[in-house]
Amino acid sequence: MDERLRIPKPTARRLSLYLRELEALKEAGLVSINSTQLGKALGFTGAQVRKDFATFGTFGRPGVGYSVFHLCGTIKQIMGTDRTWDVAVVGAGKIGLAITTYPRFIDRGFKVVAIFDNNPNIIGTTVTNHKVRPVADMTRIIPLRDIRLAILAVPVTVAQELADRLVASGITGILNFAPVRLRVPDGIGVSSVDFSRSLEQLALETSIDFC
Amino acid sequence: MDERLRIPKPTARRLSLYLRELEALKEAGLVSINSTQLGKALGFTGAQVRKDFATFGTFGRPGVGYSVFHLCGTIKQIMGTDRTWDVAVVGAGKIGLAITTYPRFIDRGFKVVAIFDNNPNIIGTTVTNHKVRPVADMTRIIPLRDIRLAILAVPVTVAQELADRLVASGITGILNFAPVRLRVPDGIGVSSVDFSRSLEQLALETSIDFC
DNA sequence: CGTTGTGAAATGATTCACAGCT
DNA sequence: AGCTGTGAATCATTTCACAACG
Repeated sequence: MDERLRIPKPTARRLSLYLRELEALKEAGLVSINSTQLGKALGFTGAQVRKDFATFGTFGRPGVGYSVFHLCGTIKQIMGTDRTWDVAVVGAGKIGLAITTYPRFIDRGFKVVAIFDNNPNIIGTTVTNHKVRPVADMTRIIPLRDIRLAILAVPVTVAQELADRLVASGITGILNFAPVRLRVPDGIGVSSVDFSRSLEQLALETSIDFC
Repeated sequence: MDERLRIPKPTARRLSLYLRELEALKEAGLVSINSTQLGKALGFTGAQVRKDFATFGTFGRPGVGYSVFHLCGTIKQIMGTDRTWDVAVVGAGKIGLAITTYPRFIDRGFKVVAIFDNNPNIIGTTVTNHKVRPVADMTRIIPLRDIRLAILAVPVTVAQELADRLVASGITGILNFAPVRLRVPDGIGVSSVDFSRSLEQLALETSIDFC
């Protein structure tokens, strides 16, 4: 369908911000928006917005701006969130549970469909309609349901081992909450959330003048 | 003490990764490390590592490498985590509670010392020794305890308003979990964690070849 | 020797500025 | 008139390559 698409990393990171803003504008009934306005709402310049959009096609109407509806659709399609992704959660500790019940996933195109843990006291309990299953079941369930994305919320010590097993089961993207750099094969995506690192960035900004 | 320090943003982001790795190496008893090894462990080139360290001084010994101990100390000092930062948590929902009890903060230089919420059913309950207080108390407690960092884990609809109140109370850095861009005055740091965005990045990487 | 520290070169991203479309 | 799309210019970051050093 699309030939060969190369999106610079910074542009890729901004895409979800554009989408978030555009969905809000659509909700508010706005039909079209120009690059300057959209940029101002997100803290970018108009030129930045236009360059970003130009990487994946030509949409704007000179003198008018961009169709909010069309842009939403196109960005969702590029990000792959025009469909719903099934997600597996590994680790039913506090973070795993909080994320499993996170209410904003579903209208953004993600649906938690399975939860795994190794703690015998937790296995079998129910979280939002899903029985917590032993991690040993991962290898069976993930290919069976053709799950591609996983959320890894386990202790640092076992994170790499479980990541390996996820990849072996067919997962192509891991959202990692353990403060460790996961080694994964080429073609597998990892996106990490490290609460301590985030706080450290704040401490640094507060300590040094300009970063 | 230091004259005027300018750290490029990408370097700043890598600093906490260096620290994490170096602490592990120190723990393992390693005395010195060279830029190539350290880089390999984190996925950077040796030149990158040396340039990064060069932004804040001259440490390495040609022919030998860097003192793990010295480097840890220096990076911590620059990041401001050679002391412990008191942190306030706003929002005692699932995410707020998970983060309040997150066990890895303390040895990274952060300590949750107060929790606020507005839900009458939650106010007064106890989480890890801390009574959940009404948000109205923020304005009093934060200056009183001289708290600089806050974790904001509240619904999108009230995030901006609470951010304003945090800033007014003297907070200089906010770790934001709400999927919204917070508007804050110059000099106030914001670092955001958006679970949906993180998953979207993975979906995008899985959909497109190279980002 | 092996490894740092650093100018110089290469790459990458952002901003400028304006021709051209509606 | 107003705003897009985009080459050209600027700015930032990374990589190269090597002299200097312990």
